[in-house]
Amino acid sequence: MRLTRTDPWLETLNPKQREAVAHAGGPLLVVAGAGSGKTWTLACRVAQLIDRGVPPQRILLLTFSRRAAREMLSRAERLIGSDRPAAAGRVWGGTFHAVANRLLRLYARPLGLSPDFTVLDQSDGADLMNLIRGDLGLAARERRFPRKETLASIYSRTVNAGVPLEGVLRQAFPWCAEEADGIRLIFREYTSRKRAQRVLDYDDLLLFWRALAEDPGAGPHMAGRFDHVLVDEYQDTNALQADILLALHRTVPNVMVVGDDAQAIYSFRSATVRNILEFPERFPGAGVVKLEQNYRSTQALIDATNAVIALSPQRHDKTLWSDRGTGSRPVLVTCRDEAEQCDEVCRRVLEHRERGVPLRRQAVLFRTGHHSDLLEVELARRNIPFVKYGGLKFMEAAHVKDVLALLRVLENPFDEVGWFRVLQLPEGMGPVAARREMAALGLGGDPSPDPGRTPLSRFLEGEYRPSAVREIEPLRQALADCTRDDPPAAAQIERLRRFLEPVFARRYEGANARLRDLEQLEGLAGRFPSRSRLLAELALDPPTSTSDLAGPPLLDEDYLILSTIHSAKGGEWDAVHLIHAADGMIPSDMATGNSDDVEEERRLLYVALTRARDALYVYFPLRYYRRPRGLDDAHHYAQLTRFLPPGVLDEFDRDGVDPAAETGDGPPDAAATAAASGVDRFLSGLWDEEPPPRHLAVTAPRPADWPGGADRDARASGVGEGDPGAAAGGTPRRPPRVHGVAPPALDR
DNA sequence: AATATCCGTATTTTT
DNA sequence: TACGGATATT
Repeated sequence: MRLTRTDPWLETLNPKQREAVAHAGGPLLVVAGAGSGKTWTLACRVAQLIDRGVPPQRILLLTFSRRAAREMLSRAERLIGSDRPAAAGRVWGGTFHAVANRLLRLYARPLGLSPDFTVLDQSDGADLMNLIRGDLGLAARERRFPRKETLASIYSRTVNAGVPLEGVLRQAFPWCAEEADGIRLIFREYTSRKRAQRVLDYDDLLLFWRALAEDPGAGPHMAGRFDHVLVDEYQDTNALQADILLALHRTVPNVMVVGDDAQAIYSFRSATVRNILEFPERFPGAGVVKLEQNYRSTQALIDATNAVIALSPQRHDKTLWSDRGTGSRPVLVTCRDEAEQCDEVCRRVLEHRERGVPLRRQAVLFRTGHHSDLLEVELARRNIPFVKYGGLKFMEAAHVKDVLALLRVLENPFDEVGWFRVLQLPEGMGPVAARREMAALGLGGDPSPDPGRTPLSRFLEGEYRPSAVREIEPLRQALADCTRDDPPAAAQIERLRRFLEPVFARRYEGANARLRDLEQLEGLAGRFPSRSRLLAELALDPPTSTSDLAGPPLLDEDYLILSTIHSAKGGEWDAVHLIHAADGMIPSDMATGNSDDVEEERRLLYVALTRARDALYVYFPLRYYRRPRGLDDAHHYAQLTRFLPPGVLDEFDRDGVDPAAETGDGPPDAAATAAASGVDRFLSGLWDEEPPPRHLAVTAPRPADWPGGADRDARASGVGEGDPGAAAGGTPRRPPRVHGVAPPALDR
């Protein structure tokens, strides 16, 4: 391809980037180191293609999240000449799953699918497994059978890695190997029920897309829609996704993938770096471009991150460098404990803000969602606004599932998981009654093929009504109202909410907070043209941040970013604060089983550290006031993460307390703490009934006016479960504003 | 058969 | 700690 314009932005590219952007045709692998302008390069590539006359709808851009696609396309949009307004909006962009969802509805017929299929998310899939496990009588036996979540992940791993069940069990779930027969039985039934119910789970979306792509008739037709396929974050794709790409490539010569094997962090989802490493063999004639200049970070930070990844035994064949200047070295901040870690983070965050770095240009990163719990309380106390990405369990909350089940049953009357939940909403209806009712509605076995008589219509006609169950009638009316005249999704939620009000009041504590979550959902629904689009969207691109739910107004404000490392992928911030850099946190002690897992944790740390542009702080609390594993010790000393050994630490400045002084002879307060815990242990030894307190009082006192004071209610709000800082109603966990707006009140 | 209560255990990351 | 599973109670 020839560059057709000499737009100024072309000159912003370095020779390697330009090579990638201008690549003439055929497969291309771009190995893009952290911060090497990958997103920018992809955006330029898209813009360049459109400028050259490729119709935007003939470009397929596959990313790891919808957010990433949006980001890239909006950048491309700004590059494209103004004579083509909104051209980038017509690019096919999204995750593999979201694109599959779209394509499969177009090509449902040749695949033998119903175009109206609904999508089962991971926990729905697990619920279906559970339903089947009950039906097959595998639940109540002597030996314990794998839990539904385990079943779901065994299944998913088998499918995505393309490895036979036996192998998966042996490698990843050895403790379930004896149950292989039962598992096989469940999987068989699981598959046939999904088909009968017209539902697809995440894995099905990929499986059917692959089947479509490999189909001699429909495959080329589907692939023929596209002239270019671009894949971002290719290191985090799995075997199934590679197959899809390969099949597309039979028809589409122009396949470009971008990735970095040093940033592979999704092997738990069966992703494999082999996709990148073997790309040149699997796509013969592929060009390879390596982007090694880092535009993000200062050299001092790059020296540190290079040192971290250099210890990886795998070969990462890149040397990153920067011309942004030396900058200041990263800082390892040793803290006495978690509380001090919170103080240190807050202090440094505010310091940077004073120096002109707004909160939103700063991020606090951590390994798992709950690692930020204490910090969230402290931020709230100090009136520092924040938004949290990842770890949000909005979709997992029981009350949210309740409404979604209702919507799903309306959308797809054959959805067994949905019905099972819906039918247990009325008072007096439990699992047994629900199963009986489902049988009466024609669910569970082969659903009736007669389109005029769905389980929904049968239910609405009221063939069967257990007289003892009073609330079945309100349920029927609510569902009926939602089918009459096909009201918009938001109106349906409003109607369902009225039905759910007494149900929630009876079932949940903090029912009002949960009802307010439904109002949030109602607001969200208003942005979608149909119920089916809303459901697909929620399944494929669930709200990932507290702000996703709150809507646009918040975006004008300044707020600190809190994020899991996984959710931070692709992001960059002027100042990055990584907390809990202790062994057991990173690497997570759940991932220290085999060396592959540990290596992935190392890359995870690498990803976290490489998000920083100018300033990087790594915080390490010496002492944790919680029981590590059922031991009676009220605190224990942590080790610095094994990924920052002395050689690597040479690249860091040090701050905070002196670890030797803390753990050794110790200053008075450490001694006092140790003594206190010793006394507690002694006392508890005397009566031996009450275990010693789990926490010595280290958490910041919680102001009475902050909703987190009502602990139980905060938990019951469902959002950010168990998190005292959680505001009601799914709104961002936002502390009272600096300017004095009161926090949302939680009902008691 | 449903609901209340108690106990043990697993405990991450996301489409 | 919070959830699932098991047991006790209505």
